[in-house]
Amino acid sequence: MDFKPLDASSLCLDLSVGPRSSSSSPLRESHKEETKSLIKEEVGALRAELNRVSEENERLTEMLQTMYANYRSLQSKMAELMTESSEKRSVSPSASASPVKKRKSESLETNSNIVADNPNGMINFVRYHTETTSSCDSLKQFKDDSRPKISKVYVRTDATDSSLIVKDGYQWRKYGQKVTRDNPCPRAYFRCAFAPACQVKKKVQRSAEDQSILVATYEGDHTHGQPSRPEKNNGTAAIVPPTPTKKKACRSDESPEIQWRLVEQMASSLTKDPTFTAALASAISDKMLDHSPSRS
DNA sequence: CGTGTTTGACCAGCGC
DNA sequence: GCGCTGGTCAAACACG
Repeated sequence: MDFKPLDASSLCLDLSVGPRSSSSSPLRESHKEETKSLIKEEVGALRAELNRVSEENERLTEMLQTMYANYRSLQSKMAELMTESSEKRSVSPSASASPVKKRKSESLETNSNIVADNPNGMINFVRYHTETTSSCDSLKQFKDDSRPKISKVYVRTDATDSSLIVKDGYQWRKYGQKVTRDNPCPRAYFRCAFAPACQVKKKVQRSAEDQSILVATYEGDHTHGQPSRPEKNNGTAAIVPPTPTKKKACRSDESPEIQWRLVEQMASSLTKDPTFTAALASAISDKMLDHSPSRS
């Protein structure tokens, strides 16, 4: 994304005020001069403010670019680690599948998606590792491919909505619900209903910390294609399907163009958001009023 | 009547 | 072995 700083010099203001009359009395002339100087002052203040905002804009742009650079370097490091771990696995057969007890598998979740639906219905998601207490731990996670792949999806929904429905384009059949010890909200259990042979399971539970967030945990691979695209946010939820990706937890393979496009999408979603633009406009006008000469 | 959901019962893993 | 807990089953129920 290219945050072009605003150019104050490009700002054109029509300084003409009031009706243009050819008649001019000494009194009127002095009043005119007074108004002109007032407006000049105001324009000066506005230009100064605009310059300040432009500088801030530049600073923020730089910050964003630095952040993006850091993000990219972290991504490449992660990719390196993943390659190393897969190489190690291929060397040492001892790391191969060993039956893991059912409950232990839960604490070894591999990757997750954060999904946040914004008011525009745009879906933003970030893939990350949940249980990355140490790099060793995360490496261990990738070593064991015997377990069904597990991914987590966080979906922001209406906190008052008690349904545990996560619309991800797949058909699910609910087969159980349970209240768990660590969370007062019940956990719902779903199986993929699209194909009888498909063994994918999904658990959906509200987050204990923030009940407006639904946590959907997917287990296993779909043995069929996606029957329909995920629905846009209609007030309940919108998610990205798990599309389990072995050893591809980072998206370093994506081109910078795609990365920029994502950032652009986020920015455009912000600017399209009436709440955001209204808040921005009011903040700017407040600033301007603060700097402008007192008006009665 | 068929299909999907609800919910109490049951089973198995785990820690003590 | 026992109790706790998460996961699953299946009968009952609701709905179109």
